[in-house]
Amino acid sequence: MTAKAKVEEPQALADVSVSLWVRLLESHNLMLAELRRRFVPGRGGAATLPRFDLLANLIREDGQTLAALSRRMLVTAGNVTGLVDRAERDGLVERRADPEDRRLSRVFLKKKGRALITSLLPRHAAHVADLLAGLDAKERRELRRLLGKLRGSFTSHDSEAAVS
Amino acid sequence: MTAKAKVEEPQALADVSVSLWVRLLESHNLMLAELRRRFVPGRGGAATLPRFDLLANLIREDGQTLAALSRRMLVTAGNVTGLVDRAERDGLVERRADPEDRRLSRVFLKKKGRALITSLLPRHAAHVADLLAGLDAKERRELRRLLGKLRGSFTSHDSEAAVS
DNA sequence: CTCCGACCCTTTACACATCAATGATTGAGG
DNA sequence: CCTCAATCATTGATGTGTAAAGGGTCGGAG
Repeated sequence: MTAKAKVEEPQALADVSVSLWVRLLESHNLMLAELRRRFVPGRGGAATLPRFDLLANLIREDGQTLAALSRRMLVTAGNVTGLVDRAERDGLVERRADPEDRRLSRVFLKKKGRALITSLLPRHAAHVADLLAGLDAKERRELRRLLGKLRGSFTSHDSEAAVS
Repeated sequence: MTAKAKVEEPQALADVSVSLWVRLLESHNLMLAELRRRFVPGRGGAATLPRFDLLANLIREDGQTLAALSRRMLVTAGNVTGLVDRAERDGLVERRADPEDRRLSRVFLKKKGRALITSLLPRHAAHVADLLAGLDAKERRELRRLLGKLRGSFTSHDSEAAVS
């Protein structure tokens, strides 16, 4: 009731925004939980999602430094240290010193790690596609576009914040 | 150009889906990081986001059981135990035994916890609205709608999965 | 050359999250 | 009454995440 499209009051704007944020959080959490459920317990090659992310980054470009992985995965350097520690312990990757810059430690896929991520990637894609089946193709494209714009608004926002 | 709505190839569908999922993940992570950055260091009353979530649930309905909180917050019961432990340690909430069912432990806000969440809620809403300012009102409504539909498709999906 | 800021990685302490196992309690049926 | 399945909360082991401090290395300014 009442005329539509009147000037939005700050309160209403905040409410819609918080509701949007809650839905983003819940979609993320539910999807993550469902992916985990389909992934981990399945015998054969299993991997946690952060480990999957690490390996997927390495198959795209092998021999990245920890700092590069930290930036791409949007996590802290300390986190990557632990992630690589455990993956190395399990024989999936190995650190190699950079001969030119002794600060750097580069991470390389080992045979076992390459085999694992190769087998996981298509399964992962199929699961994701299946989980998004609740939206039709047009909605998926639109959602993808809006999320892309949202993400973009952050990265630019961040650089501004870093400068100011 | 080209006729629209041709049959999508599975590969393309998966690619769009994975890209959508990556954007959802990144939007979530970036927004979470920015919220954390604005929240925690700010002096006065600070709280981590899970703690914020706990308190926000309690102010909506005080005296919930741990199991109810677990369901609402989409986390495991064991996690809620620790969350409440720490909040109780810090004097924000307290456990009280349910007189009718000795299995239950109900969580109540203490004065300090109520004051904290009351002061945090409007700040949180303002930050969220600010972070979504990269989208115009129409886009926010559409994004909110699509995320709602996506989330809904999970919960129904879950019940099916539980049955099958 | 020497200093010094910048960068890279690690470590520590802590919070959060899962899963699986456990003990306590309840309620329903036999 | 008694058993037994279901529910609730906790615990322990492990993984993931942050922030902050610290040590090693590099490269440029003096």
